[in-house]
Amino acid sequence: MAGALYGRPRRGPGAGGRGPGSYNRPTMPTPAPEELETLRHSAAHLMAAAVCELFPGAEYAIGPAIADGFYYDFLLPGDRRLSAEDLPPIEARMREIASRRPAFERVELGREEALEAFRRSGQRFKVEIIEALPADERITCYRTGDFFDLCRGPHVPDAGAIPAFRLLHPAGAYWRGDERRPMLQRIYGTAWLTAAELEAHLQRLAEAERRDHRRLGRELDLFSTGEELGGGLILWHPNGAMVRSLVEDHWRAAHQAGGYQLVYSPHVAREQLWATSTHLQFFADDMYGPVDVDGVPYRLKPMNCPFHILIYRSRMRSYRELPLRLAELGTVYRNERSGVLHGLLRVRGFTQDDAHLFCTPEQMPEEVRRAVAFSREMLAVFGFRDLLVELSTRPEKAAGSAEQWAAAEAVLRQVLDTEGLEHRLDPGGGAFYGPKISLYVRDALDRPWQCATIQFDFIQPENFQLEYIGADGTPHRPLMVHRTLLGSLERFLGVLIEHYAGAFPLWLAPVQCRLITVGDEQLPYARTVAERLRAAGLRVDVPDHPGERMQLKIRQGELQKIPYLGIIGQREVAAGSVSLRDTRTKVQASLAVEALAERLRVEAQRRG
RNA sequence: GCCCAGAUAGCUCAGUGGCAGAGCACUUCCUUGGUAAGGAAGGGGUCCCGGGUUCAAAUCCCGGUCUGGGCUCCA
Repeated sequence: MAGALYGRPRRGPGAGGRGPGSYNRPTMPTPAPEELETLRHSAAHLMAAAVCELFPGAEYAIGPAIADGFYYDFLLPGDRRLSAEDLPPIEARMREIASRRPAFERVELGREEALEAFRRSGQRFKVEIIEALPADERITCYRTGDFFDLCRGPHVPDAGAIPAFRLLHPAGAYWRGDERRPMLQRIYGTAWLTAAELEAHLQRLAEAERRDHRRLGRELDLFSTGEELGGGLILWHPNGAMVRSLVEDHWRAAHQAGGYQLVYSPHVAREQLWATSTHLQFFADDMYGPVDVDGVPYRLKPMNCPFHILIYRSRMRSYRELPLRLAELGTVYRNERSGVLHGLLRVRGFTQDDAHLFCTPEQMPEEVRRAVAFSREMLAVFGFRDLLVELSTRPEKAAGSAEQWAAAEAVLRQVLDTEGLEHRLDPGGGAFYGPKISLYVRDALDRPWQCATIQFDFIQPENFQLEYIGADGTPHRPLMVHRTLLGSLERFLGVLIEHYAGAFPLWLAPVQCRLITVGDEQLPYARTVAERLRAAGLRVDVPDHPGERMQLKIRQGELQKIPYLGIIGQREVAAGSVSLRDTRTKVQASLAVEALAERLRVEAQRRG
């Protein structure tokens, strides 16, 4: 049960409620400087002013500055919905208003006065906001031309002082984020101090689009999804399966070297097991319905922990065999709501790189420290060294005693100190069964992604009555920690694809070197070179469609982001060499076959 | 789940009541070429699925599925 967050994309720390795409595509967590924030908030006002002019009677809700931009939520007359075509006229009206340079005029009102003003203009959301403010709070409003809004400020001097902005896209958003309340029309925009910065930001958005793992997944023939298959399910094609299996091979080897024992567990289990683990009680909405097996209900597994617990409990355990570390690449199924599915990043069937640590209380600090250090090593292999760390503490509703929580949180804090990791607090963000550490990687575009979580669990050892016999000969209850390093393989591969923009480092490339002949006569030689390289453990292919021109094959190799292309013509056959083209640097070099094999073999060893 | 948008050849997309299209890809033939697209011909369609309106539906209407942008949920 713990570890339910495994495999789910989460906002990066500090990215809460951020701009476009913040949920699945978290943006930079660093707060915008105040100047930009003011500018963006003023741009939101300007947009609201334009919307109110174009849609008389529009009600406006909230319009904050967010990372990289701003938004404003509206309820339009006649419950009008917005589509992308509505944006250009709104943006045009904004520019028109801005050209008149109306000032942002600050107005202070008494509470009753303000309530009266917004009641009169039919702004029920503003009335609700004011009613929720403390009675003694001074109410400030800003007037911009005809647009009057409740607002703390500050603002730029006038609406002409917003140098560069662009509306991006409309979206639906519930009032106060509550799905029982009205659905409002949100418009996202971005605003910057200079046109150059705006342009750079739009370039970044285009770059993120270019790196979209769904696009690259199709272009590089890595994986597919589809209507016939069903939402949230992934088919791994040979290229993607190769990358995944390389990641898995590394993962298994590292775990075996790191004192873990690998296990396997089935995809379904009797419903009664999920009752014991209390998943049926607390996680039922995410689980698929029962399957009848000889009159007994079974369920697809949403998590691996009950299985690992059964392995632990399969016989009497002595303190001498603790800590016990059981690890599995375990495929789980969760009934994610259709609207949240997203490529590889949010799916219904995924493989967690899961492990459960069972240990004595005395062993716990060292176990957690090892897990954190192990996570860092694992992520560094993929080039992720700059991590964001978050410590999630006791929520309001929590199982376990206050002492248990305090002790566990102290252990986590101590470990972060020992490891020299600066962290950010996520107060009340722990699961109800225990606190956790989350590690976020930052990808090539500096976007944070939650990968590793290390999470205490106070209740499963109770649910399953786990025991070990201590040195004193009496039974004790072990402590249990869930941990994952990559999150889920699906999501991690999605992150890797975007991080590398599809150009995998040599050790992960599905094809490491393609041998391209200038004419068909060189094919036999090319095949012997391929065999030599394969003998060195390299993944090599030789396209042999007769009559295909070298230029075309080079282009295809470039588009497929194959790291090395080896060109072979008469000269190379005569010299026993290969003309090597590095598709990343475009550098060309002529190498003897043995030198080529050695060079690629050495590079393919490199990680991180 | 909710709001909005979309679904037409393997891919990217045009077509908006009246003969189903383009580029790329694919097949065949010609071309044997030295570092990012040689030429020609050809094949390829349940216009997402189901229902309705109409003389006639890819096109209009209703329902569903999937996809995308958001929101929400996230033990």
